[in-house]
Amino acid sequence: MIDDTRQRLIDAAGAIFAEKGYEAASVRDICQQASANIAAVNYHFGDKKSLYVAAVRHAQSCADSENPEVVWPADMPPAQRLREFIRTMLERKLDTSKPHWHLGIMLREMAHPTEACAAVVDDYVRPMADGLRQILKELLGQEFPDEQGNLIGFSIVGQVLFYYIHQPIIRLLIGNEAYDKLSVRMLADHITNFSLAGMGLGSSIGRTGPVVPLETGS
Amino acid sequence: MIDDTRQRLIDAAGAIFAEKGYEAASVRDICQQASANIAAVNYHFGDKKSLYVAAVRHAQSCADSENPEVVWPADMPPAQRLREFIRTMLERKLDTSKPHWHLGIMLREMAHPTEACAAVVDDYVRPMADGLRQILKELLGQEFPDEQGNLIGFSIVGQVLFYYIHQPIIRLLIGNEAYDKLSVRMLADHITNFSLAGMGLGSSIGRTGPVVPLETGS
DNA sequence: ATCCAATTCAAACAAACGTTTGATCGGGTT
DNA sequence: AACCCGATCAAACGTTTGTTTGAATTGGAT
Repeated sequence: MIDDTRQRLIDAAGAIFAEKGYEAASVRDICQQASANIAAVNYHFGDKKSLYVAAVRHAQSCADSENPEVVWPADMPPAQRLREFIRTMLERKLDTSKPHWHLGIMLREMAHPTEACAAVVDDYVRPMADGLRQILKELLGQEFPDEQGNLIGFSIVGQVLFYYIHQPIIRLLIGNEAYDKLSVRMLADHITNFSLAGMGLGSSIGRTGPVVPLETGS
Repeated sequence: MIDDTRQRLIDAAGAIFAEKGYEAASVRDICQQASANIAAVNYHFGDKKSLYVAAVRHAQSCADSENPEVVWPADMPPAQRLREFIRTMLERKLDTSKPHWHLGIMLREMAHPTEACAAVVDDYVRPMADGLRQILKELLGQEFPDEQGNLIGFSIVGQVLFYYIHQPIIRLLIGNEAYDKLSVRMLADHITNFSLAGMGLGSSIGRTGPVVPLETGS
């Protein structure tokens, strides 16, 4: 309806920004892909940079709507919640069917941040981090220091994001056929088991019950 | 000596490319920082892209020379070799004194690869991966499958690179003062202990403190 | 001193960029 | 009908981009 071209501009901009980056993406390409006039971006957004942050914010809201809440059924044991957290995060990237530029533009922003970075952190990263921290609290007990929780969270998220950020490197390193054999479930299981063991919670693959807060000895 | 400006151009180009990326870096800025004429880049390299790949290759050779071998004394136990591997990899980035654009331009290339990507993988990434794989072989024995070795290696490297790639995000997430308190040794110890435990090698030699909770072992 | 090739320089090149302009269109309202 | 206002359009704006040009400069060999 009204503001139809505005939405088309945001969609086209997100795809092209995610693919080429901010500088390499030209307003003319975006407008052509959106079937809009060159002046449309300035009329609707003011300038190129505002269009970019609009695209980033749209990617955020899309990610939020697709991921209605970072919380799962409260009765799900924390180890399984961690597995679901990791699997969901992985699924957004290896799913080649979806346009998937929503995550792409945000990861590009996270890797080489611009002024839209703070908004991304507030609206997208921090809720994720809080959700993960809650899982870790239930896994390890309430009494571990915040900085230790940060380190463990970074270790988990670092493993997940590695497969997205460095996907081309991995393909070159192990070959395309070996990479295509990697499945979301296999990666999620490995990262989950690796991380649970890394936290000292043994290989609790089938472990569903409440986890005792880490016996200190042995 | 001769080709002095050529080397100055490579240095300036590497720094600016690493900071702004390929498209955003202008030839004029590079030449000004190198105290060279605007036409110098075309005279010595032909065009901007050739200067870029020259800067990437130079960063590779620098990284190789600074890291004479990925091997350590053969009598060093593998767990400690892993700790040194992680610590060395971390040190290259958190050391704010050095120009440090060598790693920066290569990580930027790895995150958003161009045509210089394959050369980076062959000359820099693959030796690193082989060195890590050798350590893992000695840690876990020879009989684990290759693909599992890849997964474990990716888990380790993913944790390390996370602190470089997403440094601005971490600063925004936990605050600058909390980030500045992170030391290379603390991070290396955490990642090493986390990964050793993740591999099922729980309390191993060289252990400076329990994984969780952290008692500041050092 | 003279020559020559390599290098540096200021100036200009065409192309592409983001942005602005002013006319034109289309539907509501008076 | 006339009016108006938001939206779209082709065209041009001034700037910056990478690149090229041709003269000036350098330093060593003859």
